[in-house]
Amino acid sequence: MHWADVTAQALAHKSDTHVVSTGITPSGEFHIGHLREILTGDMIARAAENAGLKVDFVFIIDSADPLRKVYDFLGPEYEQFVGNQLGAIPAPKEDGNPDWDRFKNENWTYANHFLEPFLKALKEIGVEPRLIDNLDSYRSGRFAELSKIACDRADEIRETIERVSGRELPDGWFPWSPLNSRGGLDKVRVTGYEYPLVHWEDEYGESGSSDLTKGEGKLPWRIDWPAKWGWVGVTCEAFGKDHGAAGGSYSTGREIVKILGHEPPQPLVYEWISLRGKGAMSSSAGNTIGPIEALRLVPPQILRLLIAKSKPNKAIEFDTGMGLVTLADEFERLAARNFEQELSNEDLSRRQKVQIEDAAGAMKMATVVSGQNIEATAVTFRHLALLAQTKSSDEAVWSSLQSSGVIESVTPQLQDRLNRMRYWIQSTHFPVEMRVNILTQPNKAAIQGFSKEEAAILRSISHELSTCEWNKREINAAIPRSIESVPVAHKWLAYKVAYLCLMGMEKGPRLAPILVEIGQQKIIKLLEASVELLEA
RNA sequence: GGGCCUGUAGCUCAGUCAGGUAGAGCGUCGGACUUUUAAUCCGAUGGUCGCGGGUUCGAACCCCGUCAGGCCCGCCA
Repeated sequence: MHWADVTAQALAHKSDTHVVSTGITPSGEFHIGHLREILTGDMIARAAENAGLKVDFVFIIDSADPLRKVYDFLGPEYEQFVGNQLGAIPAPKEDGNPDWDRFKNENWTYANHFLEPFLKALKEIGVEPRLIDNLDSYRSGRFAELSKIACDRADEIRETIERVSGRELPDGWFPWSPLNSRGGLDKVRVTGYEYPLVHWEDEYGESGSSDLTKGEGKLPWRIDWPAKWGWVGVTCEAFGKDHGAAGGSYSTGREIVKILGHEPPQPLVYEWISLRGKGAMSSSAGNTIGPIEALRLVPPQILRLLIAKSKPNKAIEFDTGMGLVTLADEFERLAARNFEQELSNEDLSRRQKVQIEDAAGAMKMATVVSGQNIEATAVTFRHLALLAQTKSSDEAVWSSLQSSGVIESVTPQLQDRLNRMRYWIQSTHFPVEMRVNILTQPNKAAIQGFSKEEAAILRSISHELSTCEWNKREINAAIPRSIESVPVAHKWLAYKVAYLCLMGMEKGPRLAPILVEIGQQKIIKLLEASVELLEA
């Protein structure tokens, strides 16, 4: 059974209506790691619906969280906003400094700025959760009731956090962080509490009262999370392994939520996604790839497959090079399979059956629209990468595929894939192994090791190509013709020699169309130089 | 120090919850194919299940210990 179905089954045992929640702080550029948060939730929600449950899938935007520091991508003017809430400060402009105009005129905030492109990417991936803005929720009093309980029972909450996390909270700690005189959540001390007011004093010498029904402050994270479970009614949430550790925020949250009068949600801990060869993703280290960037390279189904096929507790290495080719080709293979037919085979061992079911489950989760059928395009990534590199026009790519009988007509899906492929090829992510590369210097090592026959073939190829008309058909005929005068068993050898001398490898893509693009002169020059090496 | 996760074929991982002859894909190698889609098809190759004990008729799986990697216990989502 697919992991999402396992969780859905656990939910089904509890109730037939559920709220599956996800949450992210919009503190900077979203990256593909955040996609796991959302997609894990989405897949659980989808599986639960498939199991006949009624599901509300929500995405809580943690816009009430403060700006932690002036990140590298921010200008120095952001110093004044450190500690202020992300949904209450202006978005950065190109130069990294605050865009006051948009903030004043449209209330365009820091949180909006980073959230918007992510939501756009989500839509393309087929994820459309109900959005809950956390700052708005505070301001409109959604947290009021539970904040009151937290403040009334501050001692119990304090005891819980200290006992479960094993860390000591400072004197004067209070389960409500009021906004100070400058709108920040730090540099402020709670001096008293009479519902609904929390009295405070800040380091600027000001004092005041924070009304917790109006969002003039927020609950600290370890209480904020369980309070959200409470008022939203969350019954299931997937979260990163950082929250999941003993003493982490889930283990305190599950006790605190009971103090607040609710039950903890069904947890599911997931591992991080890292970029291959670059370690864990971190915005400040600059080693991120955003969901938007990733979508330019691969179709959404393949991105979904990446998450769907890995169990949540497995770390994923996202590889924008050869790994992407492997992943895309795996997708095509899976799309071409008929799982129902495979499962109808009675002789399957339990193990084989599980494997087929998991593959089928992963593909079900990979579709952008739930329940939609994925059709194999019959064109592998490798093949398309090759065509896209050798044909400058899309028309030429399609006619090649049509004449070889791979496709009948050009579907929007194929056009879409070709567009992404062209983007990938001109990006820095495209792997060198895939790049069509004609040698500029003769392949000395290979040529010196040539047998008598191979040497003869090389001479012959050089002759044939310099005299043939420079088009695909003639070149195609010229290469096998080059062995006619040489007594060898297989014409395969002609190709081997050609590939070694022109591309430096034993096998390769169809030569003719590439050679046409490169031009006769250059090729002849290379071959003549190679022949000279033979004489030496 | 305390805790969680991970360790199975060259690579990526299933299989561990319900113990019953070690699995898949990729890769590699061989064969087929008289224009090569780095294609396709067929076949083969491949593992002391991190290590050591214990329980059991039987352990990748349960228990104890141990090694290695990652993470958390710092308001940090």
